[in-house]
Amino acid sequence: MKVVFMGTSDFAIPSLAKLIDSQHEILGVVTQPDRPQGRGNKVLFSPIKELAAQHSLEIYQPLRIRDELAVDMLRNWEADLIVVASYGQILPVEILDLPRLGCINVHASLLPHYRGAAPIQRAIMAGDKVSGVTTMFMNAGLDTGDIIMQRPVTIYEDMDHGELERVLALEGADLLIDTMAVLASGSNPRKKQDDNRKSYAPMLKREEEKIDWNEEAAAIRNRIRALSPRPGAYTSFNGSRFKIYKSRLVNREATGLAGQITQVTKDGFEVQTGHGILEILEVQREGKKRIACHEFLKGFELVPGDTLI
RNA sequence: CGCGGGAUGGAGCAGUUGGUAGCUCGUCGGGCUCAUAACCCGAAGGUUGUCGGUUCAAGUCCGGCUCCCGCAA
Repeated sequence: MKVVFMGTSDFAIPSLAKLIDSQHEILGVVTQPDRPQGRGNKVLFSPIKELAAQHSLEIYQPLRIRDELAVDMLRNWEADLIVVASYGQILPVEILDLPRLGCINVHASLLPHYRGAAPIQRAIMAGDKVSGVTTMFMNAGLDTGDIIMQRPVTIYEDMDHGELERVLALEGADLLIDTMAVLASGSNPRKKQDDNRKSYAPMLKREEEKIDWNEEAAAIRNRIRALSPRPGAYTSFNGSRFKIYKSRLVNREATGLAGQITQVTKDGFEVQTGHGILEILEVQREGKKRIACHEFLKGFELVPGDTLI
């Protein structure tokens, strides 16, 4: 098939990579424009642009995909199919209607659960045990299209966002190739989403990155997992910011103020939460590198009674 | 040039008003112990990121460069 690939972030990488290795012809790759970002506001390319460039694929980076110019560009490619994976812009119906076989999307959840921008983080934050990937025909709504194929993925207790994203991205890539094979064969399986079971996964807000020690230990741990390795859940001590990347539930009762350090252990230190104790295992201070807690404690004195806010 | 922090023995850090480096851990050797991630004794290990400048003297002051990181977008 002749396809156009639209994607931006890391999640889309395995999908594009598999597509490149496949028999399908990639007419072009659409990704978000290069923007100044990060420290020093340097202009960085999206991961997808990097990969596309390595394979000398035609790259298109419209500021607004809704603009006539962008729609014309896509029309001229005359793709059989448009594949979208974490692209970052809403496609107008004019584009959705262009390809002969439609526009399909690889989404990192078992739809209709977690429609929206942050399905992976939301699933971990909720403490879910199962996630998955879905391919669907896109329509005008937000992740409301008919489902083509789905595949569940187990969320293990110790997985953080980065690890789950990696697994889902790989599964998503496989599912994409399988889906395309089915579509290429001429069949057109589609199942309507059950709107009664829908849920949404909005982007994470800044304030959600701050740890509230009054929450219960398991919830805090899930937040830490959902935000690791980026951007990282944080707390503060003596006015400076500490990011926490890894923690462990401690099976012990204790009473104390939420946020108070109850004891320093071999692997890190334990903190009292609203309910239960959480052992902190990996941290990062402002200006410093991310390190295991036992390393951190060699050069930073922390004693029981100290309080994180 | 968006704001800011950092680069010191293997690791994490300290280093005062400039006078040739210290702590915790680890490593090695020895001791104690039924035993140990515990304890005791001892040892090795650093041209203080890099280049240049000021000075009798710089980890410590000044400037360039490289790399790492927090914030903001």
